[in-house]
Amino acid sequence: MKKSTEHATRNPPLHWSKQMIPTTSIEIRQAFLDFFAEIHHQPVASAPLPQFDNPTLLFNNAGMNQFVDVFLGKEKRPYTRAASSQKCMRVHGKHNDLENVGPSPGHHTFFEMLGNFSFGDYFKAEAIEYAWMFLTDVIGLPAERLWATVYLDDDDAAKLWEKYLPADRIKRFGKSDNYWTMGDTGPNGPCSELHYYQGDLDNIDISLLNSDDDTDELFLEIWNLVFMQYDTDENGVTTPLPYPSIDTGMGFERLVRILQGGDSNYDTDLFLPALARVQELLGDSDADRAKKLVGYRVIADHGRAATFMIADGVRPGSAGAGYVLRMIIRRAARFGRQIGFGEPFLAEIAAVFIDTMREAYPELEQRRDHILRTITDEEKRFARTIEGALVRLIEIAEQMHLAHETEVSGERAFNLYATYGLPLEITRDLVKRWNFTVNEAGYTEARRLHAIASGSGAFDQYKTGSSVYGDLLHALHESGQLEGGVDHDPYAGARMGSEIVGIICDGAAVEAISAGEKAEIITAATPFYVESGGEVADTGQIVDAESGAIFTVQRAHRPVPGLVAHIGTAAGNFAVGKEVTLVVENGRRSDIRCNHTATHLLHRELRAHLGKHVTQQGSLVAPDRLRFDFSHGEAVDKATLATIEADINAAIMANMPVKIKYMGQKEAVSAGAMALFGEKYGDIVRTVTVSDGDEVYSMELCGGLHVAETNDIGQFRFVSEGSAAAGVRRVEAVTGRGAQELISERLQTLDRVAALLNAPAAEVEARLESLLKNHHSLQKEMEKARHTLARAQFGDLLAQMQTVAGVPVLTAQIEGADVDALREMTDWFRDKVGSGTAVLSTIRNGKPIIIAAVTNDLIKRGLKAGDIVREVAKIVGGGGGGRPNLAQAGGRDASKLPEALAHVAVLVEETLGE
RNA sequence: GGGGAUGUAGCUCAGUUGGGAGAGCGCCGCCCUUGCACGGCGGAGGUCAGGAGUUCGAGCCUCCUCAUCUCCA
Repeated sequence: MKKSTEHATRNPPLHWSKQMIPTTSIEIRQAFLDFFAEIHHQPVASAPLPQFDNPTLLFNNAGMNQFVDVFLGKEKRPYTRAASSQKCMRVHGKHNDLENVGPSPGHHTFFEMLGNFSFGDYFKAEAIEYAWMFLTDVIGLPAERLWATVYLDDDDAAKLWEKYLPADRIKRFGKSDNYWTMGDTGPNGPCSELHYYQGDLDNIDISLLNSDDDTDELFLEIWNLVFMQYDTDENGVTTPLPYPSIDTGMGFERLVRILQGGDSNYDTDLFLPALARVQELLGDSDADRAKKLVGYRVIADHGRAATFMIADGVRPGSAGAGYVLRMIIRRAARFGRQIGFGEPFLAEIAAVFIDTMREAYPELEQRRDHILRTITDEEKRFARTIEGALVRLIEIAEQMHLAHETEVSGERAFNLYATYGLPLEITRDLVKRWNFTVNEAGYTEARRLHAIASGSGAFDQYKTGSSVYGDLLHALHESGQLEGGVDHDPYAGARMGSEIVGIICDGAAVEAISAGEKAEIITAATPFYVESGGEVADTGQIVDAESGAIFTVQRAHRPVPGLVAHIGTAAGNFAVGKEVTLVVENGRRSDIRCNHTATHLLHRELRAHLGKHVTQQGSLVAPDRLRFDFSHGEAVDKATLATIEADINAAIMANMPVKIKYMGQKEAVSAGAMALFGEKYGDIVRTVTVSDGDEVYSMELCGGLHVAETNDIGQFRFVSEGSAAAGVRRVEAVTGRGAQELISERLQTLDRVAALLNAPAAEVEARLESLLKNHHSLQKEMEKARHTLARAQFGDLLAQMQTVAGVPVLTAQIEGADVDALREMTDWFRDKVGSGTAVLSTIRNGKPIIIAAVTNDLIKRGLKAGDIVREVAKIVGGGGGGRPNLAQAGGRDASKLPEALAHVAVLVEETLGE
């Protein structure tokens, strides 16, 4: 069956009223959300793409990701029904579609997933009913083309479908098709899929349903309804969920394709504008474009993925999400190169997506400049990388040419890729000009070995995982000792009474510990701050008032969500069940407060002075200093840094109050709060506002500890500015007590220097300058004097010259000379005598140094400076070597130097005699 | 987290069994020139990424650390 001619029959005209049925992608997305809103679903905004708290998942890859804790009963939301259009990426791990993107009509790196969710509200019957209503009524798919699949023994679902579909269009499948799991662990349950048949209705081959052989995509799976019922833990134990729930997922691009009647997802208004832009930029004819189909698609898909990733705060890098982004941009650039782009072009494509999708995803427009610049920067970096690798490739080609080889070994080709970043496709393309080929089997093998070598390192790290903590938390849940997890409140105060509910020692849960043991204590409640948002954890003590035992807390951490553990050392005995008092070290905490609020002021001033492209990339808030990484392309010069510092200090002196407020996330963001990427925010967020009356100076979403008013910070001083990574600058600063110490230390140093220079502090600089100048000219003079002296000494030495075996031999020990002086003298010697040998020595730091020189004519007769020096050095307990005309040696025993020099004549006699 | 590569003057880089730290460009001064992105002469500028080790001696060998590039997990 040929696709092009089948167009009409595969997607027959819809018989519903045109006005009612959404046609553009924007309308379709909105229709989905509106439909579910009407039946009491809360429309929920898409979570950001990057996943930060899940180490096995870099990106959200399904609509339900942001609801996992809700399904598991760990998190409560004010609604029990929700609907969303979720941004997703599948390029990594279990779902890796990257190689399919381009050739395949329906695979993407980035895609949107429409979903409706029930958290213990409705179950199978409504899920099926709603899906049916949406597909047939709202978007008007012809019912006769819809098929349902259910899990083998799911009679309920099959029965429910019979309300809408004839029994022969409801099929049963096994685990791989109709049982849904998130991974080895987590919620799971049977599922039911809706398929859309787009072939000839009179001639249906049912075997193609859910089959890999369905290459013409006659059956398209469009919607998966998951009946979530179970939860599987780390040990493989499956328990029923607190309440059965619904999770559905429908690939948006595919749905749009069906409604718009295209052959592929690219034949939709989602991609066509971008593809047209590519064509326009290249000046391709339609025939050209058809020929370069794969390249066009890769560019469109990857351009879109990169746009969304960057909008959600991902930056190209060499690890994690950043690496995926870079790989995608580079893959697009590579295909672009192949179909005729020379200069960076991908930003042009990204701009099209920003324009066409900004309505649904306003973050695209907000970060437009940043997105475009990031993409272009990465393309340029890639071009530089390739250029560098090219030099290597040419070297290799030259070697191969000499060796009469014509096949680049797989190892070499892979090395070019792994080390220098030159992709195989480009290598292959480049070596064609020398008529070389690449051993691709070898390349694949080398890549396999590399992947194994890289993965093995990570494994150990992973194993030590969180099972001890997870088990403990689970046990505490079961026994009812902890309901929602440890009651963690660092904001209320520095003291709190609580009960010890768990102790971990040497990687295992124990009942008690005694004095001197290192352990982790878990209490039902704690005031200790846990490292988060760059702010380091509190230190302090856990005190047993009854026995007087003290546990010194070095750090509090959260190994698994819901559990806070205090790491430290016991002085006295502690046991599970004891009532204790937790005391945070308050002085240290107030230093941290100063630094944290100062970080917000810094962030604000950096943006004010350098531009809105400045965003936080990383942050450390410690008691003694603060460190702040931010996106900025170039070094911040000293003058700007000084102005920023001055403005921050002005803000401190203005003594603005710092207010903490909890509010809805949307409300906070619309009020202008800076939301940091990398943080997961719930619906209610904590905001920190520094405000001077009406005008908001700084507002950020932040869970950290802050001062009450800016004057508490005292003062702010930068201590360093430098680079943290490509495109990221790092500054370090001190505040309050730290700044005070720094300044007084600096002033004391200045005073000491002034005293040394015997000048007032204000004149130190001028004084030092003239001293340095003076020092410099003195050095010059010394050098000159040394030179004249050496000349004079050398003149005297010539008188001591002996003649051995008919050639002039000069040996001498010269006081006060250094190696350079000796070498210089041997040069003079060769100039002066034309033929002969000189062996000069001196003593530096109590050790003898010997330099020997031999003129070229004597080298031909077998006398080599290296040989002389080696023999002679033995006498002074050392060794040496060098070239035949000039050699150098050192030794240990200076007293033997005369003996060593005397030996020179013997050596010359031995070599040149007869 | 792991593998590979790189780190030498302001910039781009040489530096060959371990034995004189260099070139080109840029900068400063002088000469030549009506003028110069011409030419000539002279000069300044280096913790050879940092640390430890081996050695009489390390830019070069060994180990550790850091940074950059790159691939993988």
